Amino acid sequence: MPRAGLTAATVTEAAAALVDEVGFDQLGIGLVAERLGVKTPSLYKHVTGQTDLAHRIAILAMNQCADAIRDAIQGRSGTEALARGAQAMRTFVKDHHGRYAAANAARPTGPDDPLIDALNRVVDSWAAMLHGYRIDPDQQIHALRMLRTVLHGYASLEAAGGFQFATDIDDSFTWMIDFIDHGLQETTATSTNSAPSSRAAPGVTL
Amino acid sequence: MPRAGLTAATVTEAAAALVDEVGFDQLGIGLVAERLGVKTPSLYKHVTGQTDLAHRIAILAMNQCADAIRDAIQGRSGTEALARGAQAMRTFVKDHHGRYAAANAARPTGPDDPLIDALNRVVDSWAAMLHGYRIDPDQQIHALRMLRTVLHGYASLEAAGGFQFATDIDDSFTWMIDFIDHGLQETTATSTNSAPSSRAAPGVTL
DNA sequence: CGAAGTAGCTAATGTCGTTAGCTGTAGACT
DNA sequence: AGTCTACAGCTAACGACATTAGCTACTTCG
Repeated sequence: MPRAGLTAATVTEAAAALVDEVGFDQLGIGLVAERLGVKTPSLYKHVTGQTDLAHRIAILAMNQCADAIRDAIQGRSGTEALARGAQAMRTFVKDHHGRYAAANAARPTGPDDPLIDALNRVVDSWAAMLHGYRIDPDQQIHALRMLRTVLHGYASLEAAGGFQFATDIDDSFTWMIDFIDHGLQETTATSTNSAPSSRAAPGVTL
Repeated sequence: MPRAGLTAATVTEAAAALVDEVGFDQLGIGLVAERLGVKTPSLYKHVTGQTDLAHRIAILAMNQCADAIRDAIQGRSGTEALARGAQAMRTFVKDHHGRYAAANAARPTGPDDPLIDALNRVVDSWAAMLHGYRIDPDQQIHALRMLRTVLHGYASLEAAGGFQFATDIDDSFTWMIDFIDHGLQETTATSTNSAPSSRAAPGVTL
């Protein structure tokens, strides 16, 4: 009986692919094992249990999400960065709704949980999308939270099938991003403050 | 051995209260039965199973949510309706995050599922919040979807503990609602169309 | 090539949702 | 009141699934 050559990373990848297909709530050790051609208890050599597995999926998902946004806004700024980053986030969630759900369900287990780094990478990605707008430093945290709210809200609704049978969702999404873009430019205009917009460093507190 | 006098409604209420305390993912038939002073299998006289119970919680939640918003915006319109309705929705979800999670997880089982009516009531509540703004009819659906996205996004993030240790969440929420209010008034200004803004009837397609 | 470490397996346990079948109660009908 | 029917709730049992214990055999390192 030859070995399958599994690692924690292999198992996590397979589980992430699984939940993207069947949904995060359908995650089961047995299904993952079957997909890997291995008996159920074998997985416990690589992950400590189902919660650990879900946690690893979450870390993977957040890192991939951050990568996707980073790649999408390479060198762009302002309106263009916002539009491209938002679309990147949206398509990532659409293609990987299972692992995104895992990420939403996950909570950091401690101060040095790798999940925190992954989450911070995503928050940094969102912050980068706002760089081009010269936002009053006092309002940066609010703008960032709004962006997170909108992106998360739209993504999770679409992933969960919230927008039933509607064919023009794409239009609504771009309309919404436009709406935010205009509003942010307005905000900038009113604030005559031209300080060099030091990068917001939100950390875990978002 | 006297009877407990349970009904489907009683069980649903108890289960909703339970998930608000322990979280929707911790929903268990045994816990609900214990709370009602009854043995586990007895609940199957009132609900067909765990999925049915979750489904009933979802219907209850959406109806209560719609009521809360309706009560909050009684007779108001425009900016004030938006602000009050948004706050009502937010506090409802904060106080009842378990049943709200149940509602998000639920899917209609058929065309005459009572869940659909409940969802439509909520959508109508949101639509009512936008009445005061004379929005171009072509853009009403987009504005409504944006409102839903923002409210749902914020509520679910806050319910799930997404905004870690941040004390100024209230400020961010009102800032965001203000942002949307300004943007909607802008939208109105540009559209010289003064048609009598017939009520958007989104139905299930949101 | 031998020994240590370990990946994967079989067997067994506990929890939990669910079903089957029984019993006593609450309300209806005479 | 007395009886009869409907059914709420119970006990017992089953099945699915996560998890643990302990064994076997493959792989790698010296």
